[in-house]
Amino acid sequence: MGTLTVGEVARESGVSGSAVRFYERQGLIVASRTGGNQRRFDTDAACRIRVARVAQRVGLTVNEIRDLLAALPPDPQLADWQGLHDRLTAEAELRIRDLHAALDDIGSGRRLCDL
Amino acid sequence: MGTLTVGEVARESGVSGSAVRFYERQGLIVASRTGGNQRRFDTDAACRIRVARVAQRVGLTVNEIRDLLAALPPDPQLADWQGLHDRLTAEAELRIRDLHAALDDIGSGRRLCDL
DNA sequence: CTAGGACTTGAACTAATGGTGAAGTCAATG
DNA sequence: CATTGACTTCACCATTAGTTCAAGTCCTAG
Repeated sequence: MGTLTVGEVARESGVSGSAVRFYERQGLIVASRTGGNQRRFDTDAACRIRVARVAQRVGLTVNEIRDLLAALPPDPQLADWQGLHDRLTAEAELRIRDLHAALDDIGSGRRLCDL
Repeated sequence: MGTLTVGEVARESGVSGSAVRFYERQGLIVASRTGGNQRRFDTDAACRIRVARVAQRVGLTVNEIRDLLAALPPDPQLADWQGLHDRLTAEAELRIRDLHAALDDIGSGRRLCDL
């Protein structure tokens, strides 16, 4: 049973209302509906959005974040959040390795562009 | 005096002909023109494109790469390429630092989302 | 000199990304 | 019961990095 409106989730998560609706369309969060067709969210919605924002900083797209959050059961336990944390950490470290590889290629740039 | 055609630069740099024209429009490379209005490139054009591709892997946009390459004089010397290399390295390291900062925020995620 | 592959332009198109805005509807308060 | 703020949908926007197309022109090998 969701109790939070779009505006409440927006305030709690620090994104705009249109972003909250966008994230629901994209499947990052789930809403139930009132008789008047308004969205109502569970309390973990804001948390999911906060995780999503961090994931965006790591470089994940909204689509990838949807897949990431899909692994999260309804009413997630500590271990579930921990698993997410681990996956995000792995992603960030992967991207760091990619950047280091690019650095190596830059380092060998004299071979690419010797005069 | 440029001597390379679009197709030749494309082959040497490993991008498509339309991409070569795109990069010229964006100011990443410069072309002279034949009497018949065809582009002719200097030999460093392919090199600039290779640098641009690495810069894209680092996460720079084409616009940012244009600015980066704008610092390169015509007929660049080793020190000029070295300067580019240093700037690209700094950019990559900056992005790595951003990722580490994101990792730190993930690490404190229990505070963001505690149950 | 001529055939045909490589080249020219500009605009339209693609496809993903991450939303925003306008016009209209709902709901809770005074 | 009316107002006002929050909500609804769906179309649209802006950016990024090119690709594609048509109709025509150039250039080089034979």
